[in-house]
Amino acid sequence: MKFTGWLLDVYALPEGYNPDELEASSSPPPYKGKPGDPQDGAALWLLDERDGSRRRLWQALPVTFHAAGPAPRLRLLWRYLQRFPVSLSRSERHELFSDQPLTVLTIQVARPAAQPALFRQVSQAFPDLTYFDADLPLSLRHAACYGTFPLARCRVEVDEKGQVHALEVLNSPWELDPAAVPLRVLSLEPDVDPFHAAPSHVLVRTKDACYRLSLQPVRPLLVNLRAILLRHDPDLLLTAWGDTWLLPHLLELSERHNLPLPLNRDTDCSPVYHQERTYFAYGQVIYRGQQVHLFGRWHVDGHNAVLYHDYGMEGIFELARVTSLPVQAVARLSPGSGISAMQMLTALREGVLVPWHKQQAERPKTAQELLRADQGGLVYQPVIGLHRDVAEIDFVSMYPSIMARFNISPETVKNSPHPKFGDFVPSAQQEMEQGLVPRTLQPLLEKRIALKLHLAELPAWHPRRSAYKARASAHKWLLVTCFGYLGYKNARFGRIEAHEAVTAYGRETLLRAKEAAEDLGYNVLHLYVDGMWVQKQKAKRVADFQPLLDEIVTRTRLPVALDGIYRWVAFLPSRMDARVPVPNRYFGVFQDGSLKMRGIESRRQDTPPWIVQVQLAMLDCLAQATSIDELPDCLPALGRLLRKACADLRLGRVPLAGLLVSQKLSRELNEYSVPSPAARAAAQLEAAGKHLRPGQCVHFLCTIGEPGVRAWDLPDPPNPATIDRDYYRRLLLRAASSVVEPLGVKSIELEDGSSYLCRNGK
DNA sequence: TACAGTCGGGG
DNA sequence: GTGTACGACTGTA
Repeated sequence: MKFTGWLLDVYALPEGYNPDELEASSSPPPYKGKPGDPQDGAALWLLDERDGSRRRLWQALPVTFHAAGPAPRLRLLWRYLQRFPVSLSRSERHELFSDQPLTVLTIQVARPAAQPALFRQVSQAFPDLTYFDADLPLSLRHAACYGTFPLARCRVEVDEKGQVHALEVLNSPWELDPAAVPLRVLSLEPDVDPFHAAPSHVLVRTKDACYRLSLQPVRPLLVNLRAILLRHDPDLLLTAWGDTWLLPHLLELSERHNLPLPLNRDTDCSPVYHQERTYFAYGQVIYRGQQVHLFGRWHVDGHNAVLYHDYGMEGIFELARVTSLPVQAVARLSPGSGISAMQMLTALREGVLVPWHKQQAERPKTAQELLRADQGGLVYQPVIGLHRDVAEIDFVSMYPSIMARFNISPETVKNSPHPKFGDFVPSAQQEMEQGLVPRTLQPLLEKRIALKLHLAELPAWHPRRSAYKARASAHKWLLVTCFGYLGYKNARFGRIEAHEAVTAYGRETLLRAKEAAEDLGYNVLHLYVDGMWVQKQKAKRVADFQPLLDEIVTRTRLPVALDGIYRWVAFLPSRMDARVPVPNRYFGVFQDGSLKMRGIESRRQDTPPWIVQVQLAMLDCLAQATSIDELPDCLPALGRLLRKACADLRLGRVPLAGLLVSQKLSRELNEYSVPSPAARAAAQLEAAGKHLRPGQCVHFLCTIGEPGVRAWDLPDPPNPATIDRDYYRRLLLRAASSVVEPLGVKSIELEDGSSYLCRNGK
């Protein structure tokens, strides 16, 4: 039988599904394999295009990995492996960093689910050997063999037992407009945040129905939910707190009451829990709650999905398509692992060995490493104050573009301790075969640019805009993290010299852009890593800056874009010292009236929402002015806004939720030498039995007296009388002064609760 | 004034 | 199933 459908998922049935056949360690069962047993391959879920049925198929997918090392040790490993159900061979393979082929012992396992355990065992018995292709997600192996990716349109040939004998992919992840897949979505969420209060109901929504099920009594809840799941049979279960509360809770109820709840579509396995964890990345501690993964159906928890708020399901599907990682995995992964997966896929397809990703323990940097500390991006000190006729010009995806344009990849950079722009002869670099990283990046860069072009052509009201935006945004994150991965010592394809080469090119590029601007008579106000602020008298239109854009492209050979022309832009001074500019504290209004701001209070995650609201209202007021000359006329209105806000605060008219500070815990509570306000709030929660891990957020109010804070998620409601109004007033004035500072307002004075703005100290 | 702790930033 | 380094800023002693 042949049919066409969309590929939803590829996985190995989990270990333990048929345990008597999986343990190869003690007594080696002679492995024969039973034709027709899905365990001996990968399970594939397809959405049949003809009748919309969801089918679980299976396909043989032998898994191959390699070991390299001294010949005697490899012979020993050969002998060791003979008691396992594997086939062994010797082969020559290509390693990324070496021109010489490498002799490896190739180990093939017929049963994908058994490979991780086998590899664990082998690597423990032979820790001195080097391993390749040993720890790859199954979906990547499938993608490398067949060109598949989640939601790919596939034509399959299947026998009556559901075994796939041929598979052909009919589309590409690089298509701009993939046909919509008729997925069924069911959303499931508790009526309140379960960490703040005890939920009483679950809200269930499908495309055309909505139910409100009471959590008590349990029996009808489970029976109804079961009926809804069976009737609707969703492909995607979209939940709120489903990972951290709802699904574990429901599964526990189902277990306790012995009432089955078919959250999985694949009846051969049970949902799998992934432990919560805390790790260090992006210069901070990150907490990832526990996860519940389903089989035959995706579960995505909007509160536990990375960047879900940025790009939603559309972005998650896009990430899955281009990375070939399963939908459930990409939803919770950082984009760093997405780009890493793409590099592995490139390597797999081209027969380049993928090094095993050992969990290396953190070691302190040596003095030498500290000395060579990467110089990073070029940052200037802006000209403090308010400016007119300014355009912001940004390089488009600067670092990835540099990698692609100048062919910077771990295996192409020279082994130079301090690479600078001059060290590289661009033509020589480009004459080398295109490196693995640029090869991986090229189609991503092209697709992102195509998406943005498409977006620019669509009118604002167009219904497809949001999907394009989400997808462009997902691509942006892949590109951004790609650069970081080059310099990350634990990355499989990372190399610090490549990282430094990229930043060196970046600095040189920006300097060339600055020279171009100055040569053409523009005044350069500021430079920041990949952006430039230039000024020219009376320049108000795109055409006034087009010659400069063209010149920059000619001189740097990298794409630039006009981010916008400002009606006015203000670069703020340091709060510590008003004479010192800071590189990333500014705001301005573009000619279309839209605001751009960086570094001020509203951009900070820990600023209370009410303060953000007032500051944005003040900025909005400034955005109403059509020119820089009208800005002083806004002062009275700003004063009114501020006085109103002060009065609201004094009279208790500000909802408490608006005063919440949210901060992240950076360590365990007993590790604080000086407990921060966040730590003191967390201690209150701890006392109430709610333990927070490092990386989790604490929400708290600032209160009078000791300990000065009051955690939000405590059982009883906070007392409004204890709010530290004076503290919030200081926060408010601080945020307000950021806005009015460029207008020459040097101080904000308050008399018996009313405030007025003093210009130039008067 | 020193130091410990927190956040940004890419669109 | 993982980015890093660093500077600005605030709160506290």
